[in-house]
Parts: sequence; C-alpha cells; structure tokens
Amino acid sequence: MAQKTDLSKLNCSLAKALANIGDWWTLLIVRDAFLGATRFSEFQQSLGVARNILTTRLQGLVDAGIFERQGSPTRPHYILTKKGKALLPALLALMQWGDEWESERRPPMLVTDETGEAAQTVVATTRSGKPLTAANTRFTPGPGANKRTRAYLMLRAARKAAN
Amino acid sequence: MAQKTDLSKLNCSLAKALANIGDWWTLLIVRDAFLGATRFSEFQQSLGVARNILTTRLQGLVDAGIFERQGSPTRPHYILTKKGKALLPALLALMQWGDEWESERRPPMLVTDETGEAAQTVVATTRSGKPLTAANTRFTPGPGANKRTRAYLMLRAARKAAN
DNA sequence: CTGTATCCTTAAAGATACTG
DNA sequence: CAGTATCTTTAAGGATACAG
Repeated sequence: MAQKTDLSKLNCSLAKALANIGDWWTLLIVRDAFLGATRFSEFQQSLGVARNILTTRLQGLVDAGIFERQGSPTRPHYILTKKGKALLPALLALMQWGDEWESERRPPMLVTDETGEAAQTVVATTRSGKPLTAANTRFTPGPGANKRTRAYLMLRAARKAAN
Repeated sequence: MAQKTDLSKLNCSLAKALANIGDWWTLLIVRDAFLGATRFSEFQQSLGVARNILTTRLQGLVDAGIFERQGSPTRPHYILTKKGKALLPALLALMQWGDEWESERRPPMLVTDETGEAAQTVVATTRSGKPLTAANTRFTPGPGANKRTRAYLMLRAARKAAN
C-alpha cells in the first residue's frame, strides 16, 4: 500500500495489528495457512497472487513472527507460529461478519472442530459472560496509554456523555 | 490501495470482509466511531488523515452500509449501523491480538462494559463452548461454496491428511 | 519448486487551496 | 464545519523472464 503513515508507531493496539495484517493478501495467506497450506506454490495457486508479491508478503509474515520457515531452505514450509495461530479468533470473526453481511447467507465455508461440531459465532463478552455491544462498551486509558491517547479517550468520553 | 484484484468477487467471506474494511484507515475510523466520534472533524483530528482521504473512506463506509449519515446534510453525523456495530467482535479480537503480540503488554486502552467489568479475551469456540484452535479447527465447503472453493477445500483437506 | 530481478501501470496517500 | 478540487509523490501490485 502507498503507506505514508506508519501505523506501527501509533499508540494503538489495533493500528499495530493492522500494520501487520492490514492488507488484503496478508490475511488471506494466513487463512490458507489455517486451511493447511504450507508451500509457496500452494499459496500462489490458491490466491492467484503474483510471485513477487507473495514473496514480499511471506517475508513480511516471517519477519513479523507470524510464520516460521521450516525444512529445506530451498523448499521451505511456511508454518504458523503461536503468534500466527493466535489470529484465529480475529480471522473467524471477520469471516463470520462477511458471511452475515456480505454474502447471501450461504456460507462458502463451514467451520467445525475435528468432531464436526459447528463453530459458534465469535462474540465479545465481559469476564462474567455478559455480551458486549456498541452501546454498553466503554474504552478507558490503560497503563500503556500515552498522554495523547489519554487525552483523546477523555475527550471522547466527554463528548459521548454530552450527546 | 493499489487494488488490482477485486476481492469482493472471490467466493470467500473473509475476502468480502476485507474488501470493505481491509485497509488501515477504514478500521481505525470504525474504531473511533465505537469510541463515540461522529463528526468529520473528529475523525480527521484523531487520525491525522488527509481530508480527501477521509472523505473517500467515509463515503465508502456509507456505501457499504457500515455508517449512516444523519442530521444536517451540511453538518452530518456519521453513525454506525447495525452492520457496523456487528464489527465489534472482530475489532476487539484484532485489538487484543495487537495488545498481546505487538505491544509490551501494557494496553493503551481498556475495554469494559458500562459497569466497569473488564472484557474477556475474544475466543473462538464450538457451539458447546469447546475452544477452537488451529489444530482442531476444520474447514469444509458450505452451501454457498462454488466449484472452485469446493475443490480447493477438498485438496487442502487431502494434503493436510497426507502430512 | 522457490524464489529474484526488472519493468510498467495504476492508484492510494498526502498537501493544500478553495467553496458553500 | 465539511467537504471538493487539484496536483504531486510514492509505492503497491502485476507480468514476466530468469536463476539456483
């Protein structure tokens, strides 16, 4: 992307996440890895992406610690690391959102566990299990918040209260 | 982005989702909306994005049905629709992934409900509540799968079994 | 098979001046 | 305040030939 702004510099976990996986190909490659693809050619054929682009993405994903190169250096497997596997909830949440709102509700892909039990829709809850919604969710500065973040969240909370 | 490939054409819910929100700014705008921002200027100042870019993104989000323009046409509010609000789990999952793997574990932002109860980490489970992991998750063709998707998933399953 | 190396095209992003 | 209109820069993406 014509990325003039460096997202990873922002004091925001979401921005940092997007700096890693915030472009089309990257998450689709990760998806294929969850499906079991490990080879350059497997990703290439599945996605129809140009080789040089795929090279860049794979390198980026390795650098980011999402993939690990394994096996023969000339014919490596790209394997999801723990960090990469940790993307599953986000990936499924996005897939389900696409199913629900962008398809005709006939999902091209069913997600189950190995026994065939269907996946539940990914939901956000509090620790006690109460559902989080746009209405009841609150964002407050955490320990890692810098001055700017802190100020912004205070401002937002104030504005929201004023409405 | 220099998007030569039209993701929305792919028979894949994830690709369709990414076609909507698959670039840096878009999801950050949505995040700000969850924080309570509604004005052009609020988004603009918060993100530091160029005006023309913001215009494009907001229009895109309105076209996608994620935002709705409300109030005075000359001074509108951009409000999350149901479809937009449905992005919360995906958004939180990405934020939490960024917290966990890209920050120094000092979250810049805490997520709670209105009573102050902390959010749980977004997880993927089966309907009975069993956790889904990269290891036990299976992907099979759904009713909306076309020939290509079907063939690909079969291939992947076969390859995976062969490993 | 897994890349590298080029070259080319396009469009995304940014800056900024201007308008209702 | 909320954009629109230009203009420029840059880099992402694609095609393809070649290499180990």
